[in-house]
Amino acid sequence: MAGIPEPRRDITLFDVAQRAGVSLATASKALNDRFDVSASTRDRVLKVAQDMGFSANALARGLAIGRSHTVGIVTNDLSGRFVPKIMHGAELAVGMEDSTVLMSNSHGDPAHEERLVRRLLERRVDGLIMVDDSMEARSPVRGAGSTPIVYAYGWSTDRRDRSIIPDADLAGRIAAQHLIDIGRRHIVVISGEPGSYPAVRRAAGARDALRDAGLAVRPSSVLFGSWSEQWGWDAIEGFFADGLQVDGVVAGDDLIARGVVERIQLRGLRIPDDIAVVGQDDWWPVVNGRLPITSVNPCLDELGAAAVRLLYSNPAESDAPELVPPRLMVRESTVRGGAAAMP
Amino acid sequence: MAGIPEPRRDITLFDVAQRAGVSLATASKALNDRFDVSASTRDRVLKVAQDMGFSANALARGLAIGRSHTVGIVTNDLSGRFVPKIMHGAELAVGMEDSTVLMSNSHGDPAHEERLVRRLLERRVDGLIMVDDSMEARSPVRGAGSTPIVYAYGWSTDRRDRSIIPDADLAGRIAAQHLIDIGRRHIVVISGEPGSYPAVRRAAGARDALRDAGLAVRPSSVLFGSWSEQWGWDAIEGFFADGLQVDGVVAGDDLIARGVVERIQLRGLRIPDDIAVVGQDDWWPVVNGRLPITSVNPCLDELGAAAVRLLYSNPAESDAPELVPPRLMVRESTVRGGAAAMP
DNA sequence: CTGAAAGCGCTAACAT
DNA sequence: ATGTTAGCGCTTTCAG
Repeated sequence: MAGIPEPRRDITLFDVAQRAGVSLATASKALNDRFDVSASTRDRVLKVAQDMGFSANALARGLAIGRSHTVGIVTNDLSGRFVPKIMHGAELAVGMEDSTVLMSNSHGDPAHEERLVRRLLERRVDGLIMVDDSMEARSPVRGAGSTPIVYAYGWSTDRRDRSIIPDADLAGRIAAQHLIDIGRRHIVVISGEPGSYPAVRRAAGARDALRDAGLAVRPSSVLFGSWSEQWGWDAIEGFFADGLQVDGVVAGDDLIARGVVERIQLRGLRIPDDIAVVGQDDWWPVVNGRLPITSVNPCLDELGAAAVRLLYSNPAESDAPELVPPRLMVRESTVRGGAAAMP
Repeated sequence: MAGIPEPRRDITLFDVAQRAGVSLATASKALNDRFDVSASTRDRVLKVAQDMGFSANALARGLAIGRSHTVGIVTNDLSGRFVPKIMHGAELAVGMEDSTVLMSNSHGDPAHEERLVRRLLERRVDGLIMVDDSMEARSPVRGAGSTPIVYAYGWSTDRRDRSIIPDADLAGRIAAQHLIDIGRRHIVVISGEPGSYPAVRRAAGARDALRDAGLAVRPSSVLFGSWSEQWGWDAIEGFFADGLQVDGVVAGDDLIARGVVERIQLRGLRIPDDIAVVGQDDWWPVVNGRLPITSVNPCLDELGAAAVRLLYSNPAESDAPELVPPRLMVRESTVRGGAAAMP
C-alpha cells in the first residue's frame, strides 16, 4: 500500500492551495476547520495536503496568531527523583492542549535559571512552569514580564504567585491513619531532615492523626534525622535500645522506611506482624525490594498536570499554594498480601 | 538600583531601531553582532534594546532564517530510570548550541509516538533524538522526512540510521576486571533477563575479562534471571547451596547486586572481605544503601550530549551504533573505604 | 462561501 | 557603515 507520504518541509500552504484550486485563505480555513468553508472544499484541501505531505509551519502560525502553543518548564533538578514524574504529568496535560513542552534545567544555578527563562520567553512560550527539586519556598522568577507562571513542588515566596505542591500534612496523616486502621497502637514517627518542610509537615500530619485517634504522642516518639537508610536504621535501633514498645513506624520517606525495615528484619522480628512500616514518596526502586514497602504516593504526575491546568486557567487570585492530595499504596510492610488483601 | 527592565513582548525590533535612530536592518545586525556595524552604533542599539526590555521573537527569527534552534526529544520512558539522565545531558549540550529542547513522551505507544514526531516536525525542529527506555533495537521512525534523527540508548534496526548506546560489553568487562584486580579468583556472573541485550552483552564482557585473566569460566557460574533484588538473592543462595566457592560477584544490574549483598550479609559473611560485589547502572537510590555498592556508571549524561553532537555533526555514514564507554564507581562492596582507598 | 491583501517580527540581499 | 526592500509561511479582516 502507498501509505502516507513523508512530511515535506518545503511544501507550503500556498502549494496546497494552488494544487487544490483554491486561494491561500481558503486553504488556511479548511485546514483549521473553520465554518466558513464548504464541506466539499474542506475535504478536498485536506486530501491534497495529505497527499503532498504538507506539514504546517508552526513558527509561521505562531508568528501570525501571536501564540506559540508551547509551555516552558524550567527545573533545578539535581537528583532526578521527583522532577521527571512532574514533567511527565505536565507534558501529558500540555499535549491535551495540542501544545508542546520546552524543557530546561538550571541545575540549581540561579543565574543560569534567569538565562533559561529569557530564552524561553524569546520562544514566546504561552506560560512558564517552575518545577523545584525540593519541597521548599523559592524566590519568585524575575523578568518574566506578562507571561504567566506557575510554581510546582517548590512554591514562590510571593503569596500572589500561583503555586501547587503535594499535601504533606495529609500525607503524614494518611500514613499514620493506615497504621491505626490495621490495629497498631504503639506508633512512632521517624521523620527526615529537621526543619525541612516535608519532614515537619508529614510529622505534624501523623501526629494529628494519632491525637485524633486518642493515642498518646510522646515527644520522644517523633524523631528527626536525615533522608537516608542509615538514619532509619539508627532511629529504630534507638527505640529498641530504650526498650520502647513499637508496633508501627511512620517513616519520613522511603529510604528511611527501608533502613527501618532492614534493621527490624535483622533483629529477627516479623514485618508486618510485629512491626508495620509505612514510607513516603512511593519511589519504586526503594519501595520494591524483597519486602515491598507500603508508601504514600504524592501523585506527582497529577501535580504536573494540575500545574498546566492552572497555567491555562484564568489568572485567579491565589493566596496560598494549591495542594495535591496523596494516595496510599498498601504493600507487604503493613499488610500481608498488600493491597489485594485490604478489606 | 534600577535593574534590568522586564522583558516586554510588545516591543519589537522596529521600536528599538526607531528609538536608537537607526534602521531596522542596522538594529538587526547590531543585535546579531555582525561585522558590518560600527561598534558605537552596535553599543547604542544594544543599550536601547536593554532599556526598553526588548525580547527578540524567536518565532519570527526562525521563520526568517528557516531554522528553529530547537531539537526535539521523544522518549518512550515508563520507568524514569535512565531517560532523565540522558535528557539532561542532551539538554545541556543543546543549551551550548543556544538551542532549546522540545520534549515529548510517547509512553511506549507507537501511534502516539508518530503523532508526537509530527508535532515536533511542525515546530520545525533542527533534529530529532529518539531516546529509548530499554537498551534494545527499535523500528526506525517513519515520516520524519529530511529532518535528521539520532537514536539514543535503544538503536534503530536500520543500520544506516545513526544510533548511540552504552558500551555494554565494556561495562561487563570493567566490572569483572575490577574484581580480578582486587585479587578475586572465584568470580560468578549473575546477569539479568535472559536474551536481553544488556544482560547478554554485560555477561559476555565479564566472561571475556575472566578468560583473558586465565580464570576458568564454567557455564554454571554465568546465570541469567531477572532484573530484581529477588533474583540476586536467589541466585547467590543457589551458589551457597551448591557449596561453590565464591569470592566475587558480577551482577547484571544494581538491583541484582543489592539482593546479592543482602543475602550475603544475612548469612553472616563479610563484604567485601569474603565476597566482593559489583553492580551495573550506578543508580543511586539502590547503590547508596547502608553498604554502598560498587557499580559501573553508563555515563548517560555523556550519552545524551553525544547524541546532540551527532545530530549537529555532518550526516556521516554510520554502520553500527556508536558506543559510549562506562566508568567504574568504586564503593564499599568491593573496597573498604571505597574509591578513596583505591591504589 | 471564497479570495485579495495586509500584516505578524525578523533577516538578508542589494543598493547607497 | 547604513538603509531599502523583499520575503519567511501563515492568519485574518474585509470585499465580493
